[in-house]
Amino acid sequence: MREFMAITKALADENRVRMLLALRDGELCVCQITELFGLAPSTISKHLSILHQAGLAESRKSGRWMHYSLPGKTASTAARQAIRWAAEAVGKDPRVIADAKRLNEVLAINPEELCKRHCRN
Amino acid sequence: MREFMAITKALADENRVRMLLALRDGELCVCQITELFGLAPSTISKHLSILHQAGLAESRKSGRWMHYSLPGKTASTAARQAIRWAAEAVGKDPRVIADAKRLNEVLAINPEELCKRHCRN
DNA sequence: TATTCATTTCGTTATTTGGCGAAATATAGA
DNA sequence: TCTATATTTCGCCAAATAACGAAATGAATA
Repeated sequence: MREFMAITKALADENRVRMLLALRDGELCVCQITELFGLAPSTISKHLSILHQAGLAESRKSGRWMHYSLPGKTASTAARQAIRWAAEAVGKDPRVIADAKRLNEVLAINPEELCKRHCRN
Repeated sequence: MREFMAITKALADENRVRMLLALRDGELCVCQITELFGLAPSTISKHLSILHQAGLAESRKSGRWMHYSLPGKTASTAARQAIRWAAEAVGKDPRVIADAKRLNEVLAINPEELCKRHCRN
């Protein structure tokens, strides 16, 4: 029950659902997600932490960068089902599609350039 | 997206998840659910309304009683998947099993007797 | 019609949650 | 070691939410 509630609470925020779907095509670092959603880095970090604690995202530290991705084999059954359900239910949502489009632009930017943008603020 | 978020928000409260699962074996009236969970009738009513608005429960009025049940063919794909997922993920949870056990006791009580209990307060 | 009563709606209160910026942490590089 | 910097943690505020009781609603019955 505890795990299930962690997952449903994690999915109960639209920004987190959008972030989860943004991870479908591969791992992203915090600054890329920050650029994509236009929220404060601390806010993004909190959201990703919630997704992570619910088992809906994996994290990988590489130097100063933290990369988040969808969980692989480590994922619990409940988490896998939740991710599949979310992708099926809102994968075609206009906002999610717009996110995917914008993500391509973000991915074209040098990550180091991105990070500087946010740290300047 | 709107429907999906309504469902995830509805599932983000443990009491509502337990109520949803309590409906698995057939419809229940508000006073039966009130007896089962020990919350105020107005609180129960609100929770059931949230489940209903998310498409996770149907309601049927019969005289003064309001019966809630899992949705039948009217259910959307997202709602059906959510209910199946919830049942699979927490169907064996100790608290849910205890609820089911207690529900049997509640079902053995005359519904009119039950309603009187709560309206006396 | 008037009353009873199951349920819902409304108003209030306490708690939780999402957001931000500042400070802390941790890692790469000078 | 010292600095720069990507991320996280912390403290705060505003908005959302769960709970209750009181009042309103609507349907059966006297």
